[in-house]
Amino acid sequence: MLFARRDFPMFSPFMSSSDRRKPYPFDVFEPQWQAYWARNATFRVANPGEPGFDAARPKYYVLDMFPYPSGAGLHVGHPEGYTATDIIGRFKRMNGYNVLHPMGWDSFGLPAEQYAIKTGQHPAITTAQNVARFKTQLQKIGFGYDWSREIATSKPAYYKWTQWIFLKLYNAWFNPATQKAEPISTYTGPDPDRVRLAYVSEAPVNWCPELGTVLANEEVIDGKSEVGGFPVERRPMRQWMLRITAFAQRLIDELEGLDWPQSIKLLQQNWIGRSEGAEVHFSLEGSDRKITVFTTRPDTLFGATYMVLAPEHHLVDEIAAEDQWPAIRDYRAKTARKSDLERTELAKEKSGVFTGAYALNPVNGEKVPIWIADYVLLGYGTGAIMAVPAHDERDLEFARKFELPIKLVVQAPSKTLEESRGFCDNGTAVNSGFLDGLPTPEAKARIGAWLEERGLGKRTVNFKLRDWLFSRQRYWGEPFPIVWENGQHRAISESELPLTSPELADFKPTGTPEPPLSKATEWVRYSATATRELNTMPQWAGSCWYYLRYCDPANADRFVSEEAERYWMGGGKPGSKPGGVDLYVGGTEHAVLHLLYARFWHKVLFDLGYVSTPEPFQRLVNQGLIMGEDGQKMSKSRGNVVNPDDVITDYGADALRLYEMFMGPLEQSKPWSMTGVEGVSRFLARVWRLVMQENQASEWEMGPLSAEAALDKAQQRVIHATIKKVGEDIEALSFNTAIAQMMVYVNTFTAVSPRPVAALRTLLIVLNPFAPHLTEELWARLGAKFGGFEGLVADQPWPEYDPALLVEDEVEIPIQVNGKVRDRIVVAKDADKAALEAAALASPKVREFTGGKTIRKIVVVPGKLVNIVAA
RNA sequence: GCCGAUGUGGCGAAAUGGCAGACGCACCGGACUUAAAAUCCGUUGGGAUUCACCUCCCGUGCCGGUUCGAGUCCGGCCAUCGGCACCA
Repeated sequence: MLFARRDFPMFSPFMSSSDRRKPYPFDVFEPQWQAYWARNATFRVANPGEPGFDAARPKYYVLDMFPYPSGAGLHVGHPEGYTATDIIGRFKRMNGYNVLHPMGWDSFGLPAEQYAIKTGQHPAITTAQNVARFKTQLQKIGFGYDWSREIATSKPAYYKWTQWIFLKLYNAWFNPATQKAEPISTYTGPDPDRVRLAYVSEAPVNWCPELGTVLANEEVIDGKSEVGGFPVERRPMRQWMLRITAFAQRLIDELEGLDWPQSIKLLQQNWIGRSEGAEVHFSLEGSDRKITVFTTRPDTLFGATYMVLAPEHHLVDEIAAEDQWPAIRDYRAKTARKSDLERTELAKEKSGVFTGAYALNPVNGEKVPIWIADYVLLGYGTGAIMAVPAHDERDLEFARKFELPIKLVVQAPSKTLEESRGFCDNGTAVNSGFLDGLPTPEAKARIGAWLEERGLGKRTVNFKLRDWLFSRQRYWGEPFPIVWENGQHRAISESELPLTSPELADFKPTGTPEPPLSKATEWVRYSATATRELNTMPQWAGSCWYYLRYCDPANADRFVSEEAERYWMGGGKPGSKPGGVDLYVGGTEHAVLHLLYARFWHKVLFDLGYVSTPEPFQRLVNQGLIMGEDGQKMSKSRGNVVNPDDVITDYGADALRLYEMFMGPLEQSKPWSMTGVEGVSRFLARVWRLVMQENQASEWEMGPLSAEAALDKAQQRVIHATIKKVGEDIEALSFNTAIAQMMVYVNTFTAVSPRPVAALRTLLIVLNPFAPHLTEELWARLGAKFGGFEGLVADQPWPEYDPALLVEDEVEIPIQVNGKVRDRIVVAKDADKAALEAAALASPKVREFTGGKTIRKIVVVPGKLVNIVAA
């Protein structure tokens, strides 16, 4: 290993005098170590079957949410999660794991394209520039990524497989009998196009005129686009959809086994929005048509006094009375014109129009009027409701406004019937015929059975989740591997992949629903009779499976080899954990977007036998937001954005890393503080000066060190307590307390001269995952003079601690009287109860407080405290 | 409205039900220096009392409970932040 030393940075250029102001010469050695790691591919990890692969080691897959390479460059929020995973990755490496820790670029999609439009350059060029910039920035922080696995979703070699997965979706259906995705060939029904997981639908979609594209429900927030915050309106368009709703139940059920934050699980659960209830058929007066409604409260059927259809409901055309048509037409037009934003803003005031038609309540034959109102949504349930104004807030509001009858059918516990008006919880059925006297849950069961027996309805489950609108009218995205002929779509063959985007000088959105790809007249024509699909896939497509590609990024024959997938994703071992990425760190903003979409795709691939685990991400951790120094969210307009490059220039990469971790718990949001950065920078300088000192010529030279110095008990205790605590804290992702412990360590040995080399050695190892540059530099310098510093710190095994050295011979025990500390005594660490009790009672101060009182009880916790209860 | 998270010094924060405030920032004092910066050492939750380094009282958003003992557990509120929001 010695011959390799020549290669080490410490032997290259000297510091110039202008560097003397730096607390330690990080600006010299940090870039040198980064170059060293890159040159030697230090963090490269071999796949099974490759040279250098060590099958004896366990695997650990630690993943970051890869960034959009936007024009703005990195901000300090990125390195927070990235530093956490880097520490874990380096730590696991030192503990003998094969660590997969990759990085790549989510380089397709709106942000990249908008930046390109803004700067007037082709997105391929701006994306390449942005990627180069992001990569430089990340490398300046010294992350131990295996850069040989770098991927970019916008590269044909990558998106070939995104398109390939789309074809798998297109050629699959969800078999309700098996509750699994299966090849479309197992479908025996009449029209396969009606059950494909990727299908075309003509439906009202979220159209954003400003962005010139449609958006998924998940991308619309408060009626505005998630990107840019532009208004979104509904308009019917022909679009590609993915049948994520088929997996709704499994997406809920299979959350259970995941080690995810409870809040994210709930967010997904609520977004999927399962609700149990019943469908009830109402027959129409004077017609043989039926209206089917969905309700979660079939037990209130006797209280249904009117019905409401969504304004767009197709039955309206058939049932509306002649004289009501003008009003209905008018109301429908008004509803259609409203954007989602207006519709939610006006949510307070109920509106609607009577259709002139009546339905018959199946339970008692009563005539109930049928209205239309925009508070009933076409897309949920059946687009029709039975209104029970007595026990539903919205129905009550509506009934009051339009003076519709209100019939009380549920009595609230310990209230009169009249007081039960507007009561929406569980109570007792009244005025409900054969349901009278039943508590709500039993009434629900009874009426459900009753309806089913008579064919008047059935118990059913509904989800809020909608199918995923999967096409975008953009240039910078994956083209669909689909062609159209005679109004019919069909897949192109896998051998034609990747289907690359056409070269386009003008790639801007057309401003109409016509996608920009329509401008590529040559490309569009597939054959004499067939044309290509013009839409592109959304941003999320590439990020739905990138974690799989990292396992085998250069594979030209398969999206990931079976062997690599099984090894890194870790499934298939009976009795083991469910498998998947071992640790995934990222922000909460993807709770119902990327994280839901990726789970969906993964399940499809799992069902079809392409991956070995049902879930992609075993353990998920959300890092908190980093706020500006003013406590506000960082934003350009507020001028409180911190650029990591500046921090590195002034304090170094190690200080940036350390501060990001020392700020507070990873999951919490917290404000940035430059004086805080200075604090950790001072700490790192103290570590530097444990080894180095400045001579008269202001040059750094080795300080007084001793290889022989014996460590006293207190020093040994600090060393071993630190090994223990830092190791445990890293596992628990409590990086801030790990750093605090290392500060204690450094404070202890700052006071010691000459410095015991053994203590320095251990410190460099435990500090290495946090401050890799500084520790490698000092390690190399110590290695030039002392033994035991061979190779890289990063390659050292994590030290073991000796529990025997952790315990003190004597401990100070607080003595409480009635729960208040009155004295402290020093006793042997293993003093037993009797000895402690005697010592406590002997204390003069204790006597002072117990004098004249009766001692009722003495609580003794050996090694902890004594509490005397006196009265 | 519903769901979730969070409330501890001047600030970021620590505390298996067992000495509240580790560690860092800031502040103040001391050493070194012609001086400053840097560095090193030390004080710092609030209040009362004292010549004092002694001693006492109060203190983890608020109210109550469990316990020998509560920042931590239980019940009820309040505030801030985040998500969902006419989902029948």
